[in-house]
Amino acid sequence: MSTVAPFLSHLNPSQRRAVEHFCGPLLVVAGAGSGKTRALTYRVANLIRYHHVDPANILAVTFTNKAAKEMKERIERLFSQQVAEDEYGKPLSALPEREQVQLRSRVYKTYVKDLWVGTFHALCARILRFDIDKYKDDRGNTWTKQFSIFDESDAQTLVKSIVTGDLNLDSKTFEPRSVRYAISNAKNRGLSPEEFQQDQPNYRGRVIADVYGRYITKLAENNALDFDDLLLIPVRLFQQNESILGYWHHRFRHVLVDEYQDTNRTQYDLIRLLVTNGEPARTYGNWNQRSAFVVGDVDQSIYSFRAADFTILMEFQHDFGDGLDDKETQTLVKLEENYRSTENILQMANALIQNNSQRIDKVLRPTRGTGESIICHRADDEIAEAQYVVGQIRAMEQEHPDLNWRDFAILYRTNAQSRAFEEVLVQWAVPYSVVGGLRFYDRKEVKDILAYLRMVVNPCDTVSLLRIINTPRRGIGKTTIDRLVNAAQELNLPLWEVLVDEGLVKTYGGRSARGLTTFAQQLQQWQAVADDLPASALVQRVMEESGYVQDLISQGTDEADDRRKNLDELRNAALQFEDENEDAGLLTFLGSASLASDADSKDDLSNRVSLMTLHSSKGLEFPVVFLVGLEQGLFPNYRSMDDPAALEEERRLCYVGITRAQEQLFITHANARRLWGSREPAVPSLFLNELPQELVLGQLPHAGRRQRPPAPSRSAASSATRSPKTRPPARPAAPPHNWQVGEKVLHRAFGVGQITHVFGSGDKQSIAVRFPGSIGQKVLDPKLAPLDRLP
DNA sequence: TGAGCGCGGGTTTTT
DNA sequence: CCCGCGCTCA
Repeated sequence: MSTVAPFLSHLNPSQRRAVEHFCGPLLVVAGAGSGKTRALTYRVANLIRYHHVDPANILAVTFTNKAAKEMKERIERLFSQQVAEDEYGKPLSALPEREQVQLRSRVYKTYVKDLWVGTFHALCARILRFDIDKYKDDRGNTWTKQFSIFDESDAQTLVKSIVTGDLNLDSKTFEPRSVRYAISNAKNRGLSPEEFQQDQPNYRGRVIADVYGRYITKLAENNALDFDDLLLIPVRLFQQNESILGYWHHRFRHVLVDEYQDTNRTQYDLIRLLVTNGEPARTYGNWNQRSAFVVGDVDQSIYSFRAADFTILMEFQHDFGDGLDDKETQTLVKLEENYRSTENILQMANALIQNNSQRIDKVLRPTRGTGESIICHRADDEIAEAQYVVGQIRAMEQEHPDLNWRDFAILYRTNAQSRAFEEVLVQWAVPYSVVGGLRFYDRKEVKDILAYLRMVVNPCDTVSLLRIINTPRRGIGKTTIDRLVNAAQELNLPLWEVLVDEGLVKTYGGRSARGLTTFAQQLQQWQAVADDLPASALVQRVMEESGYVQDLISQGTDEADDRRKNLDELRNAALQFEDENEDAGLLTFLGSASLASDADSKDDLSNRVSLMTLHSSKGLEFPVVFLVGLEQGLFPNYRSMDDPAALEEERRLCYVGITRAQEQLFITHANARRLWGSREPAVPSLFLNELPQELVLGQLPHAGRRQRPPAPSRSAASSATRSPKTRPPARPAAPPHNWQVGEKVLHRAFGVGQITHVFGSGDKQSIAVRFPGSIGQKVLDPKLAPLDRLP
């Protein structure tokens, strides 16, 4: 037991350094396909097995629920093999079936069950189920453990009710989506409504600040949290309550974070608080029996739109680490050997990413053969592109007996692009599955039933109540609902309290009073039994007793039939959840439903071609990858083209796509593309110019280098009035300047800002500048950005 | 109170 | 081109 665990022998020296790391901070810079998941998994196993760390003292943060599940499974497998060898002297597979099952279940209980592995959101939700009742925000709002988690559409519904209902404003000028986005941004920057308002010079900004304040109050009235709160509230709670922080700090002695390049400030704050018990990171020295182990790759940072900030990773060495340079440091390991892709694919990836200025110096070193050339294909339009891709897939599948449908992936920039591919795949009867798009839990019928369940757990959840009060129809119309809502407002009660008060219902309910009372009684019955029934049983009862299923049956359409099947799926999901989780109450089931993504529910077992966005493809690999739609304005997306930092993110996205491929990579683009019905000419992506021709079979296009994309134009009129835009005259070469942190600069678009970071040097230099208000931090290339120095 | 129709807007990526 | 919302009419 105290010998080095044999599984360490499968590792290369760098991986081994990472895996054997015990106490203190460590940054693992892990290139694509370098075995970082393996390093994480093995390290957890090594901590438990070799260093005798209690699994309950380990916290591992993953980027998706699926990754969390996989990590737990891998750890279980690893231990099962070990234990089989230790106790029986033979591999697990050599044991009788029954003993295998017993052994695995024992391993699960001993080593895996008490580990905390999950996404930031899932872990925070779990912490809050313990401690949220001890939290009070600065306006005195409180929540209970039964809180609902509002997804993006719930949050927008709330925003909309504030804009159109409370403030009586036009929901077109104040689109719920963009208002919600602004609020989310403010939250992610840690601004209260008051602080946010100070930054807002104009009417619109002040209105948004007003909505923001009301939004917080309404969330609290609903006993609900949005995705941002899930992260923010633990941070604030830890800051205001030493003993709670102390508990979790003590509990999680070993903190591991995957995809560290995609953490945002709040997530960083959370990690720092947990690791240092609130002390500053730089001076923290008490690493006895404690570690912070983060893994990431700046080149794969693709979530800045969600406030992710890869400078957090770049600062790790100064922050937690010893800050020494790469040769001497003890707090940095680089994994550069790539085990996934052929050399040609890696060379292509390396060549592309070298065009970025903000990086940690790193290459992908091949360990496999040269492989096939990359194939570049130009199609006439998006239909021809799809036909080409599907044709290739069919041909390859026929020719190579070892290639299955599941070995192919089609990766695109935007979800909308899937359509053409789906049509052609259907035409040729090729099985496929689209990852992303509409989540299972976002289907109307599923959301409806979940709303019932949320009301059972958390009766203050008025957003859910309003969703189901007349679904299925029970004769409760808009006027009635308005009267009830007004009554609730005047009495300063949750809507639910009005509904269960028979006197009030008689006063305000009018002709619908009867329906209302029955509805309220039904909910109360479920509430009474909720604690004694498993989630699946409650799903079943609600589906039937609410009349929802009956309503679908009486509709008798194919669509209603589909919906009914989806509800059966929902019950199955609850059953499966009960199987997989110890504490599978209704509360935790609802939590997992709110935080599930579409990718989580996909089974890898089915043999299908995968279609997904580049974002969804992160962390996956496929023998054959089709990277499609490489056109200016589409990829890189037109919204990124004016901002050098955003363009670099698009390039990283392309890099992620390329590095998904193991054996063969296809890159396609079209001459023209249908956009909302009209056919628009397309220009090849500038990324195509950055790829080395010698690796490519077929001619890389040369156009596009200096062209702006055709801006997506809604009408002929707008495209006619669009001035033939020429590029701004090249700026005269500015004298080289040694930028300093703290310097003030004037940007033509963003105004005055202050430099917060300087990256790289000489030609490859870039700077991070913080601008006031909603602009926030921008990373700029001083050679390109319209910048002037200010004294 | 509910059904049907017409208009207008949307496509960047997601926990 | 497709979907959702809001308006109008029965």
